Order: sequence, then structure tokens, then C-alpha cells
Amino acid sequence: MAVQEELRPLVDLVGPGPSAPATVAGLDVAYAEGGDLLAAAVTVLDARTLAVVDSAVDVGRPAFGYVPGLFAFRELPALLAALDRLTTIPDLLVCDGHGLAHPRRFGLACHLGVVTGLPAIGVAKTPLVGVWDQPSAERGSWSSLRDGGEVLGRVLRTRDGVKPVFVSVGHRVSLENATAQVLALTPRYRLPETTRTADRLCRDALAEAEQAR
DNA sequence: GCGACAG
DNA sequence: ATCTTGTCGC
Repeated sequence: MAVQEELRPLVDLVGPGPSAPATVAGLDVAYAEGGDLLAAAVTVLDARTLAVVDSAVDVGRPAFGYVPGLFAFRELPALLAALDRLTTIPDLLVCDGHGLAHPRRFGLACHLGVVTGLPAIGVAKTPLVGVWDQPSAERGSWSSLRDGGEVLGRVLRTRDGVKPVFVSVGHRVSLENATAQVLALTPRYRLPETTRTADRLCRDALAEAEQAR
């Protein structure tokens, strides 16, 4: 927690970040049943066509147990290792988890952004902190995710009539731009294409690693 | 003190 | 995160 408090001031919450990124990266991690093995994946997509143009994986051991609020310490090492293996530097990182919408305002997306220096946003499937009203059913509608007086992010409907996602700023991106980027990445499914391709890749990499042992 | 709790 | 079973809808 002290590490998070120390790094938090380095977060750029203003951005606004790239309005028309050339490439966008998705990051995700898969775990073996025993919890003793993990595979982290990064996929880089052409922001216009959403085709995967680069990718990398890292297979290893979890660096930390799963503790809500300290999630980054579990996945960051492997994600950074995978990022190091990319041959391109993406214009935006789309993380599977929260950014600002965190108990100490320093979730995975903020941590990854500060450590890499790259623009980053968080897209989580479930809430961690904050209260919100249900956004209307149409894709594109959203409501503010709040905690006390502060706005931590947005509850965004990415598909008509489908459970919304939780979008928050990570680093060097405005909340407005983060919302726009997520909508651009969800032409067909609830979750961003970046998350979907990274999820598929880390699952495949994990299966391969389990087969090899 | 008790419940909630990204993945 | 992972596993299981069934149901709904394109």
C-alpha cells in the first residue's frame, strides 16, 4: 500500500491521450487450476481495423496472492515481461481491471501506466469501489462511478441491453477519451477487442505451458 | 465488529 | 482467476 501511495502522485489524470491512436494494446492473464502457473499476454491491434499486428506472452509464477486492492502486484511482473517482448510500442494500453476506481486511486491501469510511461485505461467487468446509477440500455449510454464527491470513472454500456463495463482513467488519458476508445473497441461484443484477443492468447499460452510440463 | 472485495 | 450446468437467442 505504501508503494501505491508513493507512485500515485505520478499519475497523469488529465491526458487527454491519443484521439486517434494507430495501435491499441490489450493485456490479460490466465491462471492454472492450482494457481501455481500463469500466462500473461499483450496483443497490439490496429486501431482502425482491429486486426492483431503484434503480440507477446510471458509464462511464470504469480508474484503475489490475489488481494483486492493489491491486484497489480500479482499481474504486473508478467505483464511487463510480455510488454518488453513486443516489437512495437502501442499508443494506448487497455487493462483488464480498474485504474483510478481503486481504494487508493491506483489500480492496475494506473500502475502499468506510470511504470511504462504509456497512456493507459482500465476496463473492468465488475466494480471494486464506488456507487452508480444504472445507465440506460442503449450502447454508448453511461453513468458516473462515484465515491463521495469524486468521480472515479464511468459505468458504460458497450452493447444494447448487455451488462455494462467499468471504465476508469489509468494514466495520460482523459475519462472522456477513455470512454470513446472503449466504444471504438466494442463494435460487436461487451468487452473490448483488445481484451478479447489478449484473453484468447494467454489462455492458449497457458494450455501450451501446461502441456509442456 | 461485520460484510464487501478488480482478477 | 477457475469450474459446472443449464437456458436463451442469433
